[in-house]
Amino acid sequence: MKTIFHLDMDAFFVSVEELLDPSLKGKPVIVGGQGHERGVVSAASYEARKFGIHSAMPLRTASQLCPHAIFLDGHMHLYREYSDKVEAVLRDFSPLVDMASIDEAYLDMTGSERLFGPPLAAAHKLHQAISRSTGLDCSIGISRSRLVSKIASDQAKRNGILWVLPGTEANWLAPLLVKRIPGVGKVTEKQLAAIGIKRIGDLARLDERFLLDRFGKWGLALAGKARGQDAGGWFDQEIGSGQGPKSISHEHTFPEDSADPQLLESTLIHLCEKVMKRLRSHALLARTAQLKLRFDGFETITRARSLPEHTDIDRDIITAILALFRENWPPPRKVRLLGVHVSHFSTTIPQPNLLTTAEDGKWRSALRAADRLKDKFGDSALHLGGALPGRYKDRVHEAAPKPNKPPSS
DNA sequence: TCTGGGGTCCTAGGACCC
DNA sequence: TCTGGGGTCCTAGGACCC
Repeated sequence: MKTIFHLDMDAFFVSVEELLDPSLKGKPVIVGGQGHERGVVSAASYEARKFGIHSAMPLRTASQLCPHAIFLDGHMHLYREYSDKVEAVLRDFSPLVDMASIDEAYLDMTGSERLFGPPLAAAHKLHQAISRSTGLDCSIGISRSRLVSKIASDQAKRNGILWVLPGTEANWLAPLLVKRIPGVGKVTEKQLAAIGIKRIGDLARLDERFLLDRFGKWGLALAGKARGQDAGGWFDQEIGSGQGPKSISHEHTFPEDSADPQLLESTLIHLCEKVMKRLRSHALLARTAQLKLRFDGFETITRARSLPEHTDIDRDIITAILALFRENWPPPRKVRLLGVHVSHFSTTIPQPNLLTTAEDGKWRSALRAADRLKDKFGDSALHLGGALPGRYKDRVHEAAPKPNKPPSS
């Protein structure tokens, strides 16, 4: 039988900000941007939550609900540092750790009793170790499954520990609302409500056939989850079997919608460079490039293209992304957001062939040198040769007045 | 209220192949 | 001609999570 811990940092971003500036403690603090900006709340202090503010809420809404709240842009690199500290502590307790996000993790603590004692004692030690190392509060859920531990850590908030004893899972889950189940969001919640299912217990009583017919594969997983099992998809994977990323992306929402081709294309190039730098830092190559376009009015499209070979060279992705953009942007339609996304990774550089040029090797070493400089002096420190926005200028002007070309078939 | 950014997984249709 | 049955790859979109 397994013993799974789920550890979740309490109000993580806000708590790190409070370490930096203790005068923030006890005040309504919102991390994510300024109250008048486009954007949403990343994290809200418990004080701010009393005003009905929660993450994912538009900043402008938050500032109306609580005009005297303190709005902070946040320090992402610092949160990452603290996240690394948390991970280091976790690895002292178990070799099987999955960082599920920047502020939460699963630990497989099976068989750790000789080292740390029974689950509650071990959790207490872990809690103290996190506090000592970071000065931050966290909550810990314990059970036989990832799913129940995750829900338990949520119920344990804040700064608490909760152990759901083996065999009591279904009973413990039964009175909770279905939206406590990770994966059940607004849409599924509404669909379930429409057939009279409000609580996890209601869900557990349903016939599996019925759920399969009604919700497909997801319905079957739901039936298992209602009973506390790690059924289906991500939850089924062994802790510690974590692999590299499956996709890497960057996107940017403009402060104001724009139809300026030069601004749009240079933004795309910059996004491509950031994506490819991260790709190389993982020693990966990608084969599919995807453009994301969000227009005024929030209508959003994605357009993808797979390349003949895997690549880690900026030029290849920039070429594909700009082509997709020119085929799919109907000027003068205003653009709200641009995104660049790469996927279908490989770890090996393709053999030289008809498609690769002698240039590729030079590009590759030049890009690696550039990456090191960017690490040292910042992202905007330099742009390399062909990736320089200026070089694309002529074609920007060329492309600008043209009407939208349909995708070539 | 006017909606970020970085991810994962799933579905579904069409192309293409045997 | 009134229409197979898989299997896989590609693309687009959407739900969901933090």
